[in-house]
Order: sequence, then structure tokens, then C-alpha cells
Amino acid sequence: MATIKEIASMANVSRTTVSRVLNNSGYVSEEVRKRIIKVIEETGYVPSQQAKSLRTKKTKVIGVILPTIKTETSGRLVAGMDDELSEAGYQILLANTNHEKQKEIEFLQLLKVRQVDGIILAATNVNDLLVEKIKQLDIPFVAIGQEISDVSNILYDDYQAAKDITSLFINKGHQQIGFIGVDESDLAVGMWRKKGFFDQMEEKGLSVEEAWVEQGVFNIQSGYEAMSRIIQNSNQTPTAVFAVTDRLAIGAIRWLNEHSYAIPSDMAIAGVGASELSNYITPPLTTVDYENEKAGKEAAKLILRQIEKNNKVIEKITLNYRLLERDSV
Amino acid sequence: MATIKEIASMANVSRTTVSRVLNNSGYVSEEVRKRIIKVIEETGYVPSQQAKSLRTKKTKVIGVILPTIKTETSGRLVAGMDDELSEAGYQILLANTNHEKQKEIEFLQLLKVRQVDGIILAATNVNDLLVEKIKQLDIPFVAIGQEISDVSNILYDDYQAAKDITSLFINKGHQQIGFIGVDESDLAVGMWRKKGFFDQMEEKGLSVEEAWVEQGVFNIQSGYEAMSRIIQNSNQTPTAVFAVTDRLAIGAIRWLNEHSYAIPSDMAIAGVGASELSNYITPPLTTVDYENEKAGKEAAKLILRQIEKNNKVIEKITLNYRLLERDSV
DNA sequence: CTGAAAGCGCTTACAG
DNA sequence: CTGAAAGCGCTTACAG
Repeated sequence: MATIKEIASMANVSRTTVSRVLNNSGYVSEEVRKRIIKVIEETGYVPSQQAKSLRTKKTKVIGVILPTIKTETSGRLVAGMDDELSEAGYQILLANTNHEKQKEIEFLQLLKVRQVDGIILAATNVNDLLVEKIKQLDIPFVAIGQEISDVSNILYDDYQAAKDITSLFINKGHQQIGFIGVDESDLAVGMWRKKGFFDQMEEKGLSVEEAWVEQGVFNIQSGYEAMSRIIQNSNQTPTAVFAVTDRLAIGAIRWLNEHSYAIPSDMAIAGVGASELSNYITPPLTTVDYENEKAGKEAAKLILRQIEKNNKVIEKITLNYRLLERDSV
Repeated sequence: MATIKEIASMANVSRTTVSRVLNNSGYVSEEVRKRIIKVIEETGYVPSQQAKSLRTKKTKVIGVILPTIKTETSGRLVAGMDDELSEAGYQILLANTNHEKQKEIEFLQLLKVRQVDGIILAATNVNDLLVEKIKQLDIPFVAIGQEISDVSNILYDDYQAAKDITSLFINKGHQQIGFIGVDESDLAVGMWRKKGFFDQMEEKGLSVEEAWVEQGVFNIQSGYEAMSRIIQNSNQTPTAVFAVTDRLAIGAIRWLNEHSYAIPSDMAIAGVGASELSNYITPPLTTVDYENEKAGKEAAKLILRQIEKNNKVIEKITLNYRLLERDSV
């Protein structure tokens, strides 16, 4: 690869002048400019981002920390970010924690060392250590999916969405409604969705039998098992079950199908996430679409704005969602 | 952020010596070493990758070019790569072409300018311009999914997999078998899978009516429409259809379900890809599992080996696949 | 065992 | 309008 020095000598000018035409800064006479551009084109010269970054302290790279890269949600999120980011000349440096908490912190550090211009974190659980680390980071930062005070956030309205799903069940005449959740250390998915469900039930004066409430993890098998436990342990079986993720809901449906429960007549089911799967299982699953791609885009816009404004703006954005009413309810 | 200069002065040594303990190179007396380490720990100093890269010409970053980041396949591929790469201290810089061909070439250039240590390309269609560009790149390079001469490749055995699927149909007694493919400019998916199908049919002396062969694109809707055309246009309806991707197969199944065809008794269907969806639709889809995560891992290993060996090895690896026989056949 | 100096490839005051 | 020089934060011969 050629360097600016070689270009300069080929064009009989100084590096300074070449730099000026490269960056369109300062005055350069038309004649000289043309001469330099000609040399650049002939040689196919491209300035080293590396060297440039060292000098300017800008890398045009955004670090993105994800709990996993295998899921649809992550894919859509990243696609949305990339859309916005690449337009502005930024690229994404990926950091995949594989759900290991302490890696989130390591990556925060690592990305900073790599001098990324900003960091977007798809947050799962927030703990004090992480929050503290984020605050002392002092570079543009956006968290998606979980509220963290004093930093920019893109949030989903988990509470209201859960209330809406619960309302939907109730409006369809269900009174005995079960719930499959996840650990509440995940505030958004575990805590808020659960609270939305219980608050709505309470508002309508409906009680929830203890055996109707189960906890699982983020996969299909877990929903299958949770459904099985609910049926086994209930005195009176619920007529509907709200699962906090599509995968849990799909596992539940699978169990019901295998045990000859008709859906929705014997049991109604709803999930959250609008996975592609949800639309193609039998019956199609009622779910809420969080529009992850849009979330990714918004996060990217936020980080770009922070970079522009020198890291001085904190914005909180709560995204809309769409309730997709399908045949499972 | 502190710099090596400050650390040096705090420890009362030269930058050279600090650099030596940082990199474990050359001799440093125990006493001095301890003093320096102490300062490093106290300050939390971490050397700038930026500056280091400029000097050493190594960035510890691998560029990954993908046709899309939204699909499961991409997610798994990247997860596999990241697994291997992060272990070796590398990170992934993402380049998403969104299926725009000319972006592949742009990114090749861009990634080189960013001084990545290597590039992995999840190839879709290979054209001469791209191949030429790759060859003049002169940095470690691996292509996944498509054969490119003179460069390292991770390949799927599309031809044999297609033959196997076709054989499976035939062994189940099918004689009239249809085919839903994609454009043959995608050599792997379009050309080789088609050839495997036709060769196998020919070997068994089975003929294929023209109307049984349709072409779609990479989504579910397209499979739906292709299936519809096959049924509409055939003199004699086939009893089985091989779709070259799961999405096409799932679209076909949807059409059949809507039109009251029983699967597999009225029509057997198979796909390729082992998407999560394939296992949860009704009936579960027979498909082939290419183990994308493994492909990603292997690609990463290959690129690492090339970096180590100074870009002098060209390896071609064809991966195994698993035929997943499920209820749709 | 340790340090002074050059250099990686750029940009940016400063001077003219 | 143009250039000499310093500097970004490191590493690496070279010398001692």
C-alpha cells in the first residue's frame, strides 16, 4: 500500500498538501489539486485509517455488545444498527458475550482500548458493577432493552405490552390465566412483563392460582416443560397461558399439541417477540412485535447524535410495539 | 487514558522498558518489572491498540462480509467464527452487503483500508470482478459456501446433499418429483443443488416434467407461489417436491396446507438448511443440516492458520452434512 | 539489563 | 496558497 509520503513526492508537493485535498480542508490551488487527484487515482491510494485514527482520535467504529448473535432478535437489531451506521460511514465491531455476565464488563474495556467511537449494549441484566463501569467509561453509550439511569436508553414497553396481552385474554372471556416467565434478574423480560400480567389481572379482579405460574429460561424446551408442570400441578387448569417469550410459548404449544389439547379452545396461548417461527407454527401464535430492527436503528441514531454533540446528551426512547392477534388466542 | 510515556515517568524508566514488560519481550530485571507492573495496575493503564497496530501492522481484527445479518444462517456462522476468533484474541468487524453485489467489492477495499488481519466472505454469487479483486487483495482470505479457485474455501457438499434428498424421495416410492430452485448465478444453491437433483433422477431413470420445475427467491412467499404454479401448470401433479431452501419448502407447505393437501401422503416436501422453523412447522420438515456454526468455526481456524503462516496456505474444506428425516417425507 | 532515537502514516497549528 | 515540523502512542533495532 502506498503512503501519503509517496503520493506527495509523486505529485511534487508536501504531505500537508496531499492531506488537504484528501480531507477537503484548507486552500489548495486548482492546478495542484488536480495533479494530486490524478496521482491518487493512478495509484489507487487510500489513506490508512489506522494512522488517521491515531491522530484524530476517531475510528469510525462502533462497538456492539450482544448476549448472543445466534437469535433472530440479535440479527434484526444489528441489521437495523448497521443500516443507519454504515450510511454515516461507521462500521460495527462485534462483541458477543454468550450470556456470560462478566464478559460484558471485559468487552466494555476492550472496546474502549480499541478506541471505538461509541458503544451500544443490548442489555440483559444490569448489575451495579456494570453500571459503574459504564459510567466511568466516558464515551458515547446507548443501552437497549433495559433502563439504566444517567445513560441513553432504547426501551421496549414491556409493562404495557404484558398488560395488553392479558387484556386480550380477558376480553376473550378467559378468567383463569397462567403465566410462564423468566428469572426476574432480567428486569425487562422477567420483572416488568410479570408485573404487567399481575397488575392487569388484579385490576380486573381476577386471581391467579400459584400452580399457574411457572418460570423457564430462554428456549423452547423450557416452555414445553413449564406447560407440563402447569397442567400437572393445577387444581383447576387455566384456560389461557401468557408466555413472556415466543420460544416459551412455542414449547408450551408443542406440549399441548402432543397431549391433544386444542388451541385456542382448550387453551389459549400468547408470546412476545414476533419471531418468524411464531407465524408458521400451528396455530399461528398471538404475540407482540417489538420491531427490533427499528430499535437497532434508533440506537444507532442516538449514538451518532451523542458523537456529534460530544457525548453530552442523554436520551430515553420508549418504542412502540404492535400486538399481533393470531389464531392461538 | 494514560499513555506509555506517563507510565514510564511514573516508574522512573524509559518507554522502551515499559514496552518490554507489556509485551514480555527482552530482558527486564525483576525489580524494575515489579515497579512497572505496580504502576500499571494502579493506573489501570492499557496500551492503545491503535498505536500498536500502526507500528506492528497487526490489528487483531477480522473483517466478515455477509449478504445479510438477519437470517439464522448468518447468525450461526458468525457465532461459530466468533467462538474461535475471540479465543485467539481477535474481534469481528462486520460488513453487511444487504445482498448488493457491488458492496462486496467495496467492503473488500474498506476492510483492507481498516487494516484487518484477514477477511472472511460468506459468498453468494461469484463474479470475475470479485474474484480478481480478492486475488489482488493479498491478505489472508477465506470464502464460505462458494468455490473460488486459488483461495481458501469452506464448502458445503450441495451436490451430494441434493442427491441424497432426491434418493430419499425415490426410496419412499416417489417417481414424479418436482423441484423449486433459485437463480443459478448462485452456484452453490442454484446450480449444484439443481444438478444433484437432476443427476439423481437421471441415474434412476426418472423423468421430470417441465412444469414440475420452478424457480424462486430466498423467502417463504416465493415458495408459496412456486408451489402454486407447479400444481396449476402440471399435467400430472408430482407426488413430491424438493425445495432448495427451508424457506421455499415452508412456503410450499403453507400453500399445500391451505389447499387441503395432506403432507406427506398427497405431497412430500423436503428443504435444505435445518432452520429452527423447519422443526416446528406442521409437519416437521425433512431437511439437511449444514452445521453453519461449524462452518464458521472452520473458516475462523483457516484464517488464523493463514495469518500464522503468513498467508501462504490455500486449503479447501468440504464439510459434512446431516440429513434430517422428519415427517414431511 | 536499560535507554535514546527512529519510525509507523497520518493531521494540524504555525509560519511564510 | 504551500510546506517544515511536531505529535498521536506505540515498538524495535542499535548501542552501551
